[in-house]
Amino acid sequence: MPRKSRAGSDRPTLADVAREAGVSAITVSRAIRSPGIVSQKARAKVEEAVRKLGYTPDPAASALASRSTSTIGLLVPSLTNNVFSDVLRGVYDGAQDTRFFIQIGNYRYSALEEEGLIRAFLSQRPAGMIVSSRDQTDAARALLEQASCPIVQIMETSDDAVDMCVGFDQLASVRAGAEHLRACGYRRLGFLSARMDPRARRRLEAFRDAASAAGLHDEARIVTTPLPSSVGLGRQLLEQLLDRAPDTDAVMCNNDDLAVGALMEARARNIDVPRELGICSYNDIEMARQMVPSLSAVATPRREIGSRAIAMLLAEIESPGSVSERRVDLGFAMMARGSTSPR
Amino acid sequence: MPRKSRAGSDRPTLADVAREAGVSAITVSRAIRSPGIVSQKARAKVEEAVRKLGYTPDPAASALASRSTSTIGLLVPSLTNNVFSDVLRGVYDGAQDTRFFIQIGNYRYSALEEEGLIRAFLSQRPAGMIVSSRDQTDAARALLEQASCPIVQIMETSDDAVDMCVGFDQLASVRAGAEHLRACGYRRLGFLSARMDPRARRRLEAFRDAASAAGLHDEARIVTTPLPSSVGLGRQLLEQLLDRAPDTDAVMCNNDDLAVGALMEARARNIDVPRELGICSYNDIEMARQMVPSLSAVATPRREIGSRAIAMLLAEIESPGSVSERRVDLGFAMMARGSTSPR
DNA sequence: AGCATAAATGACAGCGCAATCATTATCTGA
DNA sequence: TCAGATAATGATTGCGCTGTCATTTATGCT
Repeated sequence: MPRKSRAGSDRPTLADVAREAGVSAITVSRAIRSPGIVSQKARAKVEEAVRKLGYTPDPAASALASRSTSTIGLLVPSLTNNVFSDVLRGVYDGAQDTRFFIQIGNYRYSALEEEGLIRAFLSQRPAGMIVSSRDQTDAARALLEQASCPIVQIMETSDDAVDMCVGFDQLASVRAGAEHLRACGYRRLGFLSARMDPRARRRLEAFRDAASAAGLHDEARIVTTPLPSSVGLGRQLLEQLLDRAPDTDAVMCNNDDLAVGALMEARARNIDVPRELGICSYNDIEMARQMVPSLSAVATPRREIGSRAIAMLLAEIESPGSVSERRVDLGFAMMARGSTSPR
Repeated sequence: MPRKSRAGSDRPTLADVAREAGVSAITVSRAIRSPGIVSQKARAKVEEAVRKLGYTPDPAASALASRSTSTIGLLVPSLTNNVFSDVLRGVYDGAQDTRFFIQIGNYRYSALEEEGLIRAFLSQRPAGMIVSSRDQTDAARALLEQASCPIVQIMETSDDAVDMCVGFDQLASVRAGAEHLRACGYRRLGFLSARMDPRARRRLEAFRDAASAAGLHDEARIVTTPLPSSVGLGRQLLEQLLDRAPDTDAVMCNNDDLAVGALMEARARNIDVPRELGICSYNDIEMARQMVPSLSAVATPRREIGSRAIAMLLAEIESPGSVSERRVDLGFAMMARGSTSPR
């Protein structure tokens, strides 16, 4: 029962509006794009005609003629990961009420897919791009470097950014977590991590360094898996850790899902948190804070990263070269809560 | 330190490729879009030239000439809500390896914003649209009805769909939850709900009906708030419920965040779940299943909705009128777990 | 009033591609 | 072998808009 008419769209064009308003097409174009440079009178006539005909500009024609679009590309490695849904929200909120559209690409933690998406996005002549990693393939990085639009790399602050970047010091943030556990008096520190993408790997490395520096490093207490993160996986990883090293007295988790899972597993085993086992989470989504006991966590500025990134991009699109602070560090915070305690 | 070259993009065009390959422009166009209708020889020459020049088609020019794009619009009321991030994933997975792009619009539970987004999206001549509600404004609905592309409404099965729809019976799903609690022997049923959008409201109504039918309705046990849902809010709502009606013996939550919050609040108060208080969740995201005790829940097919919606859309775009099942009910499932038990 | 300047408007071409129709090469079977 | 088909290719045109430059009209100043 096909029922929609696939009517050949005969929507009004600029020329139609121009005829209706008794001005030229280009004046209509200007009245719409930069009302300031058109006389009061002409503008009023155009507005009236637009309303009467129900005119909407054709973005494709505009893009072709002007060689630029109002699309902003946003590349993320995952859509389900809470981290990126927060970033996304920041970006969307910042793009609200502007003429720009956000187009999301999900490269599923695959650098190759990322490269393909970068290529595809750039071929659209986007107004700007936000990319979530600094771990592109060489080809992808070259594409970004040649791109004729501003680009923001998010999540990490790095010195070799393609254009601009906003994030925080991932390594320092993990060190802060490890240091917190040490300061609480925990001495046999474990580390749980899923999905070993480059960023997770760097954080693990930072943990190793921090633990080593404190004389608390024990490789047997580091449990990782390439599987995507989930609460259930957090339970499994803690199980593995306790099988392997039952005397572990605290565990740092590479994200909140794992930490919540670890907390649940501890509860299922009647392990007292924080007395018998300290748990430190990473990212600090709302859920983690609301657990019982509340999870201590390294809080990361996910939403702020999104909103700052889009703000920088919009400013740079507006007037190229105007953004002076091209490398922004938003920092992080160690939130000490009930899942860890001084002993 | 502005440093990106804003080079005037002088990328190769179809004509350049044609010259390089020694064929006409239109042959290049065909070799790329429908290789089947071009001779082996010509195709090979074109492919070689494309590779050599690094040609990528300009989507704007294509859109203008063909009067259609490869964009699929997806309108959701929220980006953070787990429900929609699952839907999103289904949609993106289904669009993978097709020529289509997904463009997300977030209307933040505002019908007016939704209308604006529908207008903006349709002006782009999308290949198709997926919209998340059946509660559009009249103007928005009219726009959708006049649209010249296929449209899928998701989340609910309804008889008055604009074009196609895929979802499940929201009312029956809530009834199943209420019935589960009743069957377990709980008799003083509460209901927690946040963000009273139209869908949440309908579900609350369904709960009232079901409870009434079973002789278990007590308006004092229904606690709602317009605030956006969160785990913390779940804790607060349970607190309010127990203040108001301490003898409540089971609670149905309108989503998983609230249910997890309720579970945590119960734990903080040393209320035994499921013996003293049964908790039934709604949606059944992974986290809910991994709680201790594991949350009983009405499982909704969120990801399947996304993948089915995109599949229907793609089929209909490919050959209009080919989709015969234009109203798809994916059902739901009552998952009985540890947070409720027969008594 | 007269000139210089700025503000406002318009004519025209072309962005890169695909639809349309016309043409040429290739194949089929009696 | 040749008509009659089909497959493969091409020339032309225009999609709807904006950049460019030319032109007209308004404004300020002496």
